[in-house]
Amino acid sequence: MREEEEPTWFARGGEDQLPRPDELMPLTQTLITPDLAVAFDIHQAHHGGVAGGGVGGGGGAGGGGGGADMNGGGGGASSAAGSSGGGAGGGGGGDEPARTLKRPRLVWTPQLHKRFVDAVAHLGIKNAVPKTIMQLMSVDGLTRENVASHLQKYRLYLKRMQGQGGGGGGGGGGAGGSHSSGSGTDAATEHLFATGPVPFPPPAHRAPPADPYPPFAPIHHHHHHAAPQIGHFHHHHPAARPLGHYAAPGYDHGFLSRAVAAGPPAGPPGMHHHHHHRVPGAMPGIMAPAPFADDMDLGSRGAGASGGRRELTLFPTSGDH
DNA sequence: TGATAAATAT
DNA sequence: GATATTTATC
Repeated sequence: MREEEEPTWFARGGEDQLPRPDELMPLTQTLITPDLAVAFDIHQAHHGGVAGGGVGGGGGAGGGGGGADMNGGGGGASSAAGSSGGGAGGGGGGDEPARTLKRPRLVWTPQLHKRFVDAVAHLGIKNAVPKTIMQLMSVDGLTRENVASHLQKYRLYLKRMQGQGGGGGGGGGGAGGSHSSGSGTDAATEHLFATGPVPFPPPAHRAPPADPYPPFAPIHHHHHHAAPQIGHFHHHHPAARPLGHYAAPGYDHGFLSRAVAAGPPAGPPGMHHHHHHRVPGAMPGIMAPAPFADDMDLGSRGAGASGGRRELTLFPTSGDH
């Protein structure tokens, strides 16, 4: 297939020397290093099969009391391709390190989506702007454009759901949370908080409910544990698609990694915007790095559940209008 | 080949 | 920042 790519991730006149130390601080590991990606066998070629079915999520964080459900079944060995051979890590085997390679597309995995949704929920529709969301998510590797793009899709989904009248009804259970973001309760906010559990992948077994999976989790900010999250790789194989893509235990190269030990509520590390103060009063002042308790795994999904061809999506756009 | 999702451009 | 369009991947 064609692998055209842009050799330059960012234009840089002078190659050496980093522009700003503090700016790079949060970017300890940025995106998956292309070398790793290659090593992991990131391909879109249709594979015949990853036989092993179970990729479990391993990392279960101790869920702490709450009722956080984890789908982990236990075990799991991740590992998939072992092709990396020795070289992958450091230099990628080669001379030209990461300069000539291209960036992988951002894959919004349910986990990421949950984070996104959670961030929006906590911010409130008012402050739910790409920039703020991005900051609140604290996901390195994520850029404003990514969030903006996803945000639009998310809004579309919400809008669609409004028109349909689904929303809270349905199977879900009602999660009622009332968060007032400063002034007034926007209709959108209502829908936001009124939705059900969390974005969950379509289970293999029967799915009678009219509403697949509402994208909202009533989760409030739990105490954030200092443990960094594991990065999720994107391997989309026809055989085992929705399985969690996890990196090797020893590696946390995923772009979901950010343990902010000392997170200045007023200013995340490395952030230096000029002096745009947010709306006084409207801004809750919550700029906590990672107040989320995102720990969930994707459920296994039998490809041939119903024989029907149903694409797996974060939010169901097809089928119900 | 088609559909969906993400990136990019306006 | 939001919306529309294009591109890439599934």
